[in-house]
Amino acid sequence: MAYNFKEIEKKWQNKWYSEGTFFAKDDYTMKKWYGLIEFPYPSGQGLHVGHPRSYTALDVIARKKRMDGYNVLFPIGFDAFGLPAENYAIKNHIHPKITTEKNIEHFKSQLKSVGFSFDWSREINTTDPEYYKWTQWIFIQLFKKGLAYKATMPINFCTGCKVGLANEEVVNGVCERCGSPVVQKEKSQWMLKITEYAQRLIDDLDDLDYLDKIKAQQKNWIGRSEGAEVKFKLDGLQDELIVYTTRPDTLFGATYMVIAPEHPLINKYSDKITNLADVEDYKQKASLKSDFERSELNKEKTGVEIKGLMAINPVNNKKIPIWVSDYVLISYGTGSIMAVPAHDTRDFEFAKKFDIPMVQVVSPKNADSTIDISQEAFTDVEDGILINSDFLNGLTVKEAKKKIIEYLQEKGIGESKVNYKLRDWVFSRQRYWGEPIPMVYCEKCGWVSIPEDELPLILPDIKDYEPGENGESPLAKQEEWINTTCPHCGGKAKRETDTMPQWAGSSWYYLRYMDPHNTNELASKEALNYWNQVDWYNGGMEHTTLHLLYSRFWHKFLYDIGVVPTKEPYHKRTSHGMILGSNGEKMSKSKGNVINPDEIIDEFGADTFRIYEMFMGPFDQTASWSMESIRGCGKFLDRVWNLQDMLKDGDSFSPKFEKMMHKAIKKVSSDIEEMKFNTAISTFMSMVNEFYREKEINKAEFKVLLQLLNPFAPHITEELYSKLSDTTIADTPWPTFDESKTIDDEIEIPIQINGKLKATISIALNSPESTVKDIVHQNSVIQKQLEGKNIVKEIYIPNKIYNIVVK
RNA sequence: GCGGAUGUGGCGGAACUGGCAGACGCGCUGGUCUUAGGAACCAGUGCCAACGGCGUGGGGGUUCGAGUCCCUUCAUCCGCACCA
Repeated sequence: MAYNFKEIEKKWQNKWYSEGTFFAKDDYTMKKWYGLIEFPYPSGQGLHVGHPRSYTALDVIARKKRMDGYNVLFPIGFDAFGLPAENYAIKNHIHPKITTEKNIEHFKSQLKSVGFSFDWSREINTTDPEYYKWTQWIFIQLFKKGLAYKATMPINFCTGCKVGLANEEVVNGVCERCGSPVVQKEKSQWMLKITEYAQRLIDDLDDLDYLDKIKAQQKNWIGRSEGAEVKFKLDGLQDELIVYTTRPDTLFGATYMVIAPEHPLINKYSDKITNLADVEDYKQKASLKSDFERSELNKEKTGVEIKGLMAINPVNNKKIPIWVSDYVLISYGTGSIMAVPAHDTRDFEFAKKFDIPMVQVVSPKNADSTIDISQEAFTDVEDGILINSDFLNGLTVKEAKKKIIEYLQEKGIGESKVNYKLRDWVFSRQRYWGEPIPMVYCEKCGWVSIPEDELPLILPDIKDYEPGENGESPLAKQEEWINTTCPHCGGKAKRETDTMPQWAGSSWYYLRYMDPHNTNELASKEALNYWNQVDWYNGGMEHTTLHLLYSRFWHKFLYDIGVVPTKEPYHKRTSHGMILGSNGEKMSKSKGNVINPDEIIDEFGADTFRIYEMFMGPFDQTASWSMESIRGCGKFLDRVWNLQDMLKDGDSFSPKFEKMMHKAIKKVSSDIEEMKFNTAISTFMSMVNEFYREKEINKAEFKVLLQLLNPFAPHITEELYSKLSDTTIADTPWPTFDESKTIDDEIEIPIQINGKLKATISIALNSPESTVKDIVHQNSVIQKQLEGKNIVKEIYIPNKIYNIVVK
């Protein structure tokens, strides 16, 4: 008989939400645990089945932690600024504030229907002025410390809509909406100096409990490399071209230089360049390409030789040509490189295409591995010996790097240099629906931050969401808002009209949860000291580079100015896999494979939905939705429900189930901590199967089963438990196990002959080897197998396996 | 091109430091009960020329023993800023 989940789930949810069952306590003497999920963007489509995967996982852990006696903070909020609301407003002339409010209400009711144990009293919303007041406050602190600055950076500009576009909105070089070509347009923008924290962002990973793959991705993104800057004199000029290279050892093999199309050298010496038209033409073409496009063009190298200018290789004084090509990026290193085609794949391809000579300067140490430099670049660093390199000849690559840097430093033509791939954070958006940047520009004083007591700087209500001229923010049209006075000199000044990116609000939200209603500070010292650090943060892999890095950067900054007591925001970081449609493809409206959580809950109930999301596969891997499998989870809960019919009295485990119970407590406890939710659930299923086999279960066993299952399926378990006890499961301590009762005293071990399984025998745990040997040799199957064969060796791994090697 | 991952029955997946491959679930087959079943319960279910043999993407290797370790190769997914 199926249980009435609709009635039961509603009943318990009403109780939880009206009584504040899961509110974190303000008792700062208790041991605490802070679990965090990435707060959702409240999109118009409502909750995606992917959200509850992460939320249920941490809900399971949070519920267990409460039973373990922790004061648990498990908060929720909404990251509500962003593009879709704004684009919707442009199309339908509805204020983003209204749609955002509506979407949040929808999300809230959906989240509540899944029965998450969030602390709803601490709900935050990044678009709330009381919240973004502090986002703006942090920006001002960054500005005061010189970490926010203005720089000219290109934006994607749609030539049709005359709007700045996000990378996402540029598809194949054209505007996603109108199909017009997108060009790069220079614009003065606010930048945040995250690069100043690059080394700390790498070093401090060591003390964190992040998944290794997450640490690897962060490190790779920051991309520290050690190399050298080398100065190349320009032939006949007093000027020089500085390059960054990680392979200074190959300096003798540098046969040409390449500069980025945006490199200032071109303008500076335009009068010397004899093919200026060609160069300018190339530059123009490159500017039409988005970053994305430029990176796509990996098949075919393009470039133009800059005629009239030559560089001089400082170690051998040879004149080498200078090329311009977009495979060199102005944003990395010095925007120019020395090209060593014999030992770099990209340089090789380029040289090959334009028929530029190559000089091999490294040869394989291992004489067997012959290398043909005319076929491919030799890039192996480990196995290389320098040749054709004067005083470096005979050295290994490693030795040569050291020696050449010493030489360069001595001669004043270069120095060792650490470089990072990481670039400063472009913080301006030419958009309406974001936090206003609290800055004004005064002709006399330059950029000045607004006084902190004037925060929040409220985003003005507007009617026209269309962007301003030339890709300006819609705010640029708000004359009365823009014109203000300078906080410094009192003279005329203009407000910044760009807004902050969506990353801003999400860079510090975990701090606000600690003390969400504080009007004096972003959070009180007491709250910050007590909640300290997020103990466990789960989110998607797609946020492990940008969001995670940005918020670590802000946190470190806040630590530096004495606002927070910890160097790092998140102690532990895990990630969940995506949920795909049943066809194995990403869920999307156009593919028609979207699963609506409301419909699933309506048909199967929240508990079944939760169990299924946790059972569908390993938590950290992608999984495809399956309607058939979710039915099986519903069936499992029906079987749990029907266990009541077999209920017997008993205040302690009966002997036949005692071992199973202790093992289950152990297994489920560790599985939850390790996020192996799918195997925890399979343990429950096996237990239930066992009770059915014996057609009985006593009260003690049933209670423990319900307690263990409660974090996964909180409604049905509370309902069943309420029939056995006056307390709720949420108020009971997590069950404990006795290690000695998880060990079997009789075990089965396999017997192999030459590594092939032939039989299994049953022995007492820890039997002496001689006893086991006797039992093995008495086994009839084994005797038969051994007939006429010579035993070479017998291997016994205690309590594991017995293997006989024969000839 | 770079970075991160993943390949195990018809399907989703399990297997602690190398030690009985396929737990658990879906599906399928048979049975019980039933007016009926897309319900419930019970049993079976990796493959094959089945007393035996073969099996964890392919090919090598290490080992008494490999899904697990090493080399090599193929395929798929995700992210990206050609990172010198």
